[in-house]
Amino acid sequence: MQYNRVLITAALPYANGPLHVGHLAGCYIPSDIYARYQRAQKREVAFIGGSDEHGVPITIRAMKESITPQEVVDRYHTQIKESFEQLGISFDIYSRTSSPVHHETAADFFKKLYDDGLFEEKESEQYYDEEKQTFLADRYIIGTCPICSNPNAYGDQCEKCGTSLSPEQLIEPRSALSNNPPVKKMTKHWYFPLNQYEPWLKEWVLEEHKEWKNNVYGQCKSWLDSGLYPRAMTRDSKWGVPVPLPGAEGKVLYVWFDAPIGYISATKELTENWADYWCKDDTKLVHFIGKDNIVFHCIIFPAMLKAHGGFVLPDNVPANEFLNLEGDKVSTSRNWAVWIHEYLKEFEGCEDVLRYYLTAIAPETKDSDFTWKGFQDANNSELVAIFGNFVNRCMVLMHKLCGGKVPPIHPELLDNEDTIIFEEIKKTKQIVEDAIEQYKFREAQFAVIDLARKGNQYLQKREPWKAANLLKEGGETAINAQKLIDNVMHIALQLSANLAIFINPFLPKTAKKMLHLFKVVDKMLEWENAGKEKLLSVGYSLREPELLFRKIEDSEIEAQVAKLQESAKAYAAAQALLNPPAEEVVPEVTVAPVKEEIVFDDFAKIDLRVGTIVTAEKVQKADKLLKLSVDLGFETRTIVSGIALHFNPEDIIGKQVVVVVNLAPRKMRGIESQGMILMAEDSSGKLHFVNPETAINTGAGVN
RNA sequence: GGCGAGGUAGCUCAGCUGGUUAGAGCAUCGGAUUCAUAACCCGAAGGUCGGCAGUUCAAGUCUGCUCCUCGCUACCA
Repeated sequence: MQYNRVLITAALPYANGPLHVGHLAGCYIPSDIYARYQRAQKREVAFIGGSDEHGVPITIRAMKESITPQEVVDRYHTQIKESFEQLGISFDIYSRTSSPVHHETAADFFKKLYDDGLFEEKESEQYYDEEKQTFLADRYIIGTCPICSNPNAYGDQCEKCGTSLSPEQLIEPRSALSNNPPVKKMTKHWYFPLNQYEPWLKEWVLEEHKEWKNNVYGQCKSWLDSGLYPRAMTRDSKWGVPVPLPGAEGKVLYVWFDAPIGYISATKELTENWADYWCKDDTKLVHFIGKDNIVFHCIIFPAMLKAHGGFVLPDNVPANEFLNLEGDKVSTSRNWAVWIHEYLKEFEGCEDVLRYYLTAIAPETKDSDFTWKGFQDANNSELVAIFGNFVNRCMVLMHKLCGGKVPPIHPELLDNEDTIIFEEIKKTKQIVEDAIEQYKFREAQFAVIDLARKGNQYLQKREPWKAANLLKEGGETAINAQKLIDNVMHIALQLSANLAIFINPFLPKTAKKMLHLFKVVDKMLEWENAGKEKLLSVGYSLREPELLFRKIEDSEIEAQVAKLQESAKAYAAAQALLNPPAEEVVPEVTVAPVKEEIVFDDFAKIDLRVGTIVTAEKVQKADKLLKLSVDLGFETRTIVSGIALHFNPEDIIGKQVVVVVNLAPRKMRGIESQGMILMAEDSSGKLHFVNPETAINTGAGVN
């Protein structure tokens, strides 16, 4: 397939905090390298970015800080955008999902699918905060963890013990917004029938895109093999793109529905020819993302595009793995991060150094680790010592030995050593091209540094500074010595000029500085010039040497490490205040508020019986479920119960329990549960059976 | 729990369809040199390829089990 234009997207950063090194390494640096390379190739490129500004976390932050969600996103959008600019991330447009164009585009997209009759409407019960009048995502219900008693566990997971939870399990659940206990409320949503696209996706991803990266292909396969299900594409919230339907007040598009459409809206804002990029088959669409986004970009968004019709689909989705920091996961809440806006201040002029190091350790095939020592080493012994030093040596020697001008070349004196250098340049061009086209940026950048290393070796072998000693002797010897020097320096300078072209996608500011030294224009950086032997004209005078990179001192690194340790300490201290050590805690026994009054008839509807557990076994593929058969006297029923974390199956056989026998059956992990066992939960979250004081006949009623 | 990706020298990574003494770069140590930002250049040392079994004449490379890390994801009185 011959592509005529390249559409590059980088995941929309969430405008709920500043950028850190993980974001950059994951998708912004690789996408920028790719975009710059494609532009150097003179291909038509649109490099799209923007802030993702919807979603619940932003509304929560706004509520906590008593400002509007718009103020939250304005703050971070501006900061993020500035960081990108300073780092030289060359978006053709950096937009945002709160823009009117985006709202319109996303709403139209939804409306089209709706009009085509694609959505399924379903009602379900969701947690609701009555005071704040808003539905609560699991994450925003807080309570005490039933496993480890952490009083600040979230409704989806306890961060202290790592157990995944549901809001139902939390002891004394409360809303993160108001601290009131949440209630359940019915709500209606629109579901996208992902399942209908399963056969097509299987063909498109698994058959037609076997070349995708292992991690990407593997995860898609895993999703597709386990079957796709309809997915809700709307949420109850006031912040977001309103659902464009009558009677849908208070409902917005699900952020994962609206965010990828943001790529389209941003392109619309960039150019009125946006449809060339999004709708013509000869566009190569590439999504740069982190591994946490794979299914959205490889399954859900393509299915949406397919359902809508008329759009190109991604040619590749080179997702990176994650970047850790000094051996630990990057964490915003723990302040364990290298924040870009801080880096830019503290290492002014070293923007390219960060780009370099993050590419050198890019998590292309597995998670990698950012260490300040590694950062310093990469700068001092690769950028400074190899690349910067080579360019500097060339410039200094040229000024000392060639009068500040590009010396002529004397072909009669060229030997194998010289031609090898030109071959190396051409080889490097090929390696860099191939590697970038295959999204192997680490390898590509390495090849560039390696070429500079070859330059150093070349100078070392030729030792023009020694030939300079012969100049004093005069006569034939001096003439020959000068010719030799001319050749060496000519070649070394042409090599330097080539290095500028090669390094440009990776370190654009460095390439610019080199152009300045050589007194040439940007045009030289076009990729077709790479590999050329005559980039700098003979006799042309070049500027005085200037260093491309400065050394980074131990003290600077120590300061950064100390700063990280400070924030770790501060976090530990804050946690200690929040969660005093368990033994000192006297569990405060509070009682759940009494529920709404009911009449006797309501109670009488519930049919309770005493039963005896006859068998119990763990349910396959489930942590918390036990499959029980319970003898109720009149029949034996299968009941699935979420108590596996509290009881061993063999210990509860023969136990008497109280069962709700007229509860509608419900399937759990494929097994139909025909009733519910009453359990009492103590203040530590432990479950206890409710049963008769002494064993009685099974089937006995309970009133 | 299921699935996916990954576990190769101190660090960051290569190792294709199994085949001689497992490769780079950085860090370390030694040498040489001074044009260069105590930079470059040359050389050395450094790995039972997560563990255990198995297939094979031969396994880092294939199979099974197992441990660890990260990600996705399910059920929930």
